[in-house]
Amino acid sequence: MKNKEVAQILDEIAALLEIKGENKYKIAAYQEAARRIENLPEDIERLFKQGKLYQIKGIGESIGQKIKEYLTTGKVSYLEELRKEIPPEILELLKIPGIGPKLAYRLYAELGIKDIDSLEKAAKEGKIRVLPRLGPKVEQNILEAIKEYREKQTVPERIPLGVALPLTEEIVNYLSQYPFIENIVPAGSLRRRKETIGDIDILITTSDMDRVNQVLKNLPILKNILAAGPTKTSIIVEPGIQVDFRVVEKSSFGAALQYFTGSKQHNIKLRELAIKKGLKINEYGVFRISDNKKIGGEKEEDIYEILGLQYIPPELREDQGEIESAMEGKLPNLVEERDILGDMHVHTDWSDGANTLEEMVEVAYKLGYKYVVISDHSQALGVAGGLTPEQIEKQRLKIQELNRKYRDFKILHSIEANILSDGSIDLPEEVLKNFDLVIAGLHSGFKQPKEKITERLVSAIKNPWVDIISHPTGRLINKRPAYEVDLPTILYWAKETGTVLEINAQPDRLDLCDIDARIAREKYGIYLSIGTDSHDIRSYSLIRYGIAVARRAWLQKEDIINTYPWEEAKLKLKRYRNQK
DNA sequence: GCCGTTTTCGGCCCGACTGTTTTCAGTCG
Repeated sequence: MKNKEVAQILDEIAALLEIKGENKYKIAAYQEAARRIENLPEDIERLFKQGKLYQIKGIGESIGQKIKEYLTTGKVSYLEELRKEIPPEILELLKIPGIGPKLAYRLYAELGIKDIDSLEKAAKEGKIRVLPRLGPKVEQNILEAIKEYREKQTVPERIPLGVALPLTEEIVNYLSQYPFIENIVPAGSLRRRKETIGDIDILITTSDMDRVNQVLKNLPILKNILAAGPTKTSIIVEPGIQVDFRVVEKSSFGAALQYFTGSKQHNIKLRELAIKKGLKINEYGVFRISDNKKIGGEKEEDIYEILGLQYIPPELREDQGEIESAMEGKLPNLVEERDILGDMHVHTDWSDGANTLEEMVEVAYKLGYKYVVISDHSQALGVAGGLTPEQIEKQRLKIQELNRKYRDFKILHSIEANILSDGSIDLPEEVLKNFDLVIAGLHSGFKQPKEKITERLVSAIKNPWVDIISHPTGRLINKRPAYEVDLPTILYWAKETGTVLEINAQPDRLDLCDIDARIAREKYGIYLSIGTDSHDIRSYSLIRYGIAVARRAWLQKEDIINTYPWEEAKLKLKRYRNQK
């Protein structure tokens, strides 16, 4: 997939045009096209080859030509020209908060500044304050911003949802105890459950911001305060994460929540829609343009209702077709945590889990599940104490025995088998066929070339005893990119063979990711499974991250196999279908 | 540069805050 590359190129063009002081709508058009392509639920190259490039919204004659040039020659001559005009190093200046394109260009043109070091030098020497419309305050702010920028360099860019969500809940719970805080709700990308978060936004209604600020100053995990005003307070909390608190009137709570939840593109779309209806939306409410009368905004649902839309769940608000669907009343009925009847991927201390089989089973039962899939590692994964055929047979008998103890609950015997470097599975067929189901995944040879990895996965997918592929792309958020794999080929064969793909709920995996999972279901009709990959009893709670991915992927209950009772779920697995 | 159940031309989301200015441009979210 070259979607990301293409998006980056368009973004760079936009940034360079911005510095040049080009028409802002032209710039916006490049940025818009970049966002569209980045979030496109399809391979841009494939679309191009099918001649469907211009079906993508935001891509017209001019941008389309540039994409075409890039996909065929690997270059964009327009961008090369721009780079000659403006050294791309100036783009580095834009990374300093407070420096936008206009200022960056002036600094370059008038002072010859083209990187952060020379910027710092000029600021220290007082060379910036002498320029018209710039003063000492600007210099000081630039120096502080550079200092902070350099400190931040060492910390990973975006915070994984698995870190941000518990932290936010901790803060919200803590603050909820104060009676003068009437309403407190997380907003932003956290509420949309994006896999990583920039900073945490929390919305508050209160009668007394002074006391709220007082409380925030004494927050146990407070590191420092960036700003504390009457409507907005920004702080840094212990792991170095920024939290913005915004205070609004109760009558504007819904509008503010909608606005601060975003995404930006989603909001822009809504506002355009509003204008066509003679309305204006801002964070205070919905207003009639003719007489400026406020007609809604206390509740978030107001905004969608007034625009004649179905209520759009936060996870869908990415301008990926949800507004159009809401208009037609065709939004999906998104899967919920309570729809899940069993965890599809669980380890025990038979391999590298921390808890015993009995403990893992008992907790799954107490959580109200109807079944649990015990899927320890198999022999090739020596470091994880992978099971040999003999151990597997023992475990099978143990599970058989354990199953007699439980009513209305089933322990399913599975394995997370390894796909070896030649694409074979590390257990013989006579062992594989005895499981209730088999999960297989790649745990080695990540550095192999794309063709090889794709081949291995396809070979596993074609294996009649492999029912589910675990963490199909192998990425670890902020740690390791996905291995090189041709996803469309994988999806094609999964569809052909009826193989299920996992949404692994470990917060550093979330694999398949939202975009890929949506493609898998929408374009290929593949079933997904959600498993926590638990290695201890506490990790069962991670299921909510898998649900978050599924919801962002527009998935409904029917799309996920472990929302079905086992007797129905199994009919969707390859081995049972083939037996029919 | 893109787009069209008010348009093939004339629009393109909205507001807060800051620093520099006497009315606003630039930046940010």
